[in-house]
Amino acid sequence: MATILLIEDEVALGMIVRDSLEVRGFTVTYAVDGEEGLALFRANKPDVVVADVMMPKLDGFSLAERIREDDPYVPIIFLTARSQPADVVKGFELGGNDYLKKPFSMDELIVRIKALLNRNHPLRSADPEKLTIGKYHFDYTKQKLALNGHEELLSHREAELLKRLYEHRNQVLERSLVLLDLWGDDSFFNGRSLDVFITRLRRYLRDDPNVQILNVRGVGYKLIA
Amino acid sequence: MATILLIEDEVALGMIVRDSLEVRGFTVTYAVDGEEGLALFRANKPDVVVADVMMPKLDGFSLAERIREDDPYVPIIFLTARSQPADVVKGFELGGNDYLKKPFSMDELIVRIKALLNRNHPLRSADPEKLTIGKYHFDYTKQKLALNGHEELLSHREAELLKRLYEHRNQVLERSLVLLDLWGDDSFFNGRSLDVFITRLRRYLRDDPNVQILNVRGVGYKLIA
DNA sequence: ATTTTGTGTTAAACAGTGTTAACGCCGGAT
DNA sequence: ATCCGGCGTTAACACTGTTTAACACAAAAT
Repeated sequence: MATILLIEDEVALGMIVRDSLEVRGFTVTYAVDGEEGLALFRANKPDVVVADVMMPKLDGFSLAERIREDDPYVPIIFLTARSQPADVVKGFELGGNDYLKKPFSMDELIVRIKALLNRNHPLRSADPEKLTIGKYHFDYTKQKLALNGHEELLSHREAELLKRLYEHRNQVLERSLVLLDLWGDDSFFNGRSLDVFITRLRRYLRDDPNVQILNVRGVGYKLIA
Repeated sequence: MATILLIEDEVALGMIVRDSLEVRGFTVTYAVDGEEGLALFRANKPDVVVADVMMPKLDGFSLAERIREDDPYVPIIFLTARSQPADVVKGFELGGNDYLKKPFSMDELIVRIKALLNRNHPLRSADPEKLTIGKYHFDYTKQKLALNGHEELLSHREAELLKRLYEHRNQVLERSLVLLDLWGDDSFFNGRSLDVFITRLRRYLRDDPNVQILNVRGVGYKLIA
């Protein structure tokens, strides 16, 4: 049938989930922490990954980032503790990811696994890369932002950032995610750089009052459009 | 909610899909071939089109071309049987937004419909989060609370808290629930933080005496509105 | 009645962010 | 080689949101 990589540091829970999945015909490989999970992922190329978020050595989100380097498509389902702030999780809902709040029922997990398995891979919907943000027209490849007749040419980094904000519009886009993605590392100074870019984007976007970039302190930014 | 135009020549399948969509709250119009579909499109201006590719009279791709003449934006989801890659590419070239291989699961169709509805095209996007609290108008995504002409911009956390109070209005919202959800853990200091936020929300809401946030000692808060 | 616990409120402290401007690097033009 | 302009970074200072502390008070427990 399908192979599933399960990563869960609570062994008791991990065993139960593994057995339940195997009873339903899945082939399961099981790891107890992120590092082992990453190794097993590379060894086995599973069809779906189910990973706890809070784990020793390598947490679920970091693990996901490493997995995405190898494979941008494999579906990842996060298991989050009840005590996980809702915001942190939201950014990961898109892009082949799903999440489940503990405690969850096995049925819920099965449903999600099946839903993700059924999806045929090229899930990228055809984007002509011409996006609409409020009254603005944003051409990502040409890096142009236009309102009425007026057209601004954005720098590459400005365009990349705006695109990511757009892809997460009306949700929180995490600082650390952008920093790792665009800058390659999440450090204090790069963080300040990001702030400067946000200021510039706000300036570009200020002519439509319905478009706003809101800050979520300690987490990231939210583009309202 | 949203209206969907479904075009599928296999009537048995069409009925099933239509019912499933209606159960989930969509308004569905149903056509059995491309010509009828085009007519219904012009008559009803649906938010999303779901069309089979292989149909008598007017196939899905040709239908899409005709629809695009009227409306360059409306999302179109193609249902393809055993599709060759060539078919898929053709569908994208025409500006269709997505495709789905038969057989598909209803969940997968729903997910895609919702994804396409969320790419808000300025005219057809409905505001999801405009709430009324007493005489106040609360826009959750924009984090704005308005009374008469006056408008306050709330912080993210204030907005999240107010939203949760609203969702439980006239019932008790438990402290520990909010603390776990927004703060990630239920400790003494975070508890005091929550108290401070309640004070602030009370201040924001004090201009309508019919709106109140009551305390239930040891349990939580209750929003009266 | 007295103590203990939970909440209301305010303000100070702190860390995160907003903004502007100056700086330095790099590639293209002179 | 030198100058120049564009771009991203760094620095500096102002400002905002959240937490923490402090004190006052109310409700429950003793």
